[in-house]
Amino acid sequence: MGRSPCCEKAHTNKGAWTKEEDDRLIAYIRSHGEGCWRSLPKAAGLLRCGKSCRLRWINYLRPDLKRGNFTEEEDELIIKFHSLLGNKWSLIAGRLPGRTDNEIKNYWNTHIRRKLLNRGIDPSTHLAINEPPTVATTISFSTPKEEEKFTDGFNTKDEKTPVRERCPDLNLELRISPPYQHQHQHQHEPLRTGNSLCFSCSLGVESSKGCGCSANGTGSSKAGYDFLGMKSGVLDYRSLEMK
DNA sequence: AATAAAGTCAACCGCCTGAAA
DNA sequence: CTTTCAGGCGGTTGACTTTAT
Repeated sequence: MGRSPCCEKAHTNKGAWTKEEDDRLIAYIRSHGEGCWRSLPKAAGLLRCGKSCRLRWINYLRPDLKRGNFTEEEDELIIKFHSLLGNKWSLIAGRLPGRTDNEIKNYWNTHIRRKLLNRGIDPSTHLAINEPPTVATTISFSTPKEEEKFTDGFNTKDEKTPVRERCPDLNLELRISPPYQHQHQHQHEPLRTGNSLCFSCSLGVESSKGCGCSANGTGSSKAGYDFLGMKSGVLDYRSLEMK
């Protein structure tokens, strides 16, 4: 038994928004603020689903949107964040002021994918296309409860990914595959199940010295690992939990 | 000039999550 | 504890535009 629809579809408009609808939505949100999307259409005199209103506002009408072409700088940022976060478009959008998740998602699929392919990089793994897939270094901040899902060392739901290792202070669902050149080093080492680095260590943050992750010891990536080229401008990972 | 193919992007759909009842 | 619901997210669709033939 599925959920009831979010609104009465028989009496709602679909498709492209008209100027008048936009104006009504803008006027309503200006005077009442965002939120309560379900009741908003009726209150604003719109024959639209609440979800549709929310999407229209967030992706198109919000006053702080940048619009226009992406800069080369933004391109590179998106690539870096995608390699960090995967298809977490809302998280990526949160790091690019004035850009929306939908916009970035579209841009990724239409421009950046091709750009990476032209560079010989697989857009989904960020590895060189003609290289065989290698075991990715996993950075994990999952809770103990989540940890139980990974009983046999691999995520049973998705493709095989290495066993996760827990870092006590953070709870970020991030898995990171380092660039190809760094993985070479791993290949010459015995495979360790503790092939996981906490986010701090991966970034070379000093305060992570006390961390028990594999970077402290023989960790192959620890010293000069310029994580995705972001070492110089260290990412504030705490702010990744956003909104 | 006409048509097909490819590219772009706004909008929709269905699922997930967390809060409230 | 279970159910319901709103909000949010990522994947996908399809209308429209641009480019190639």
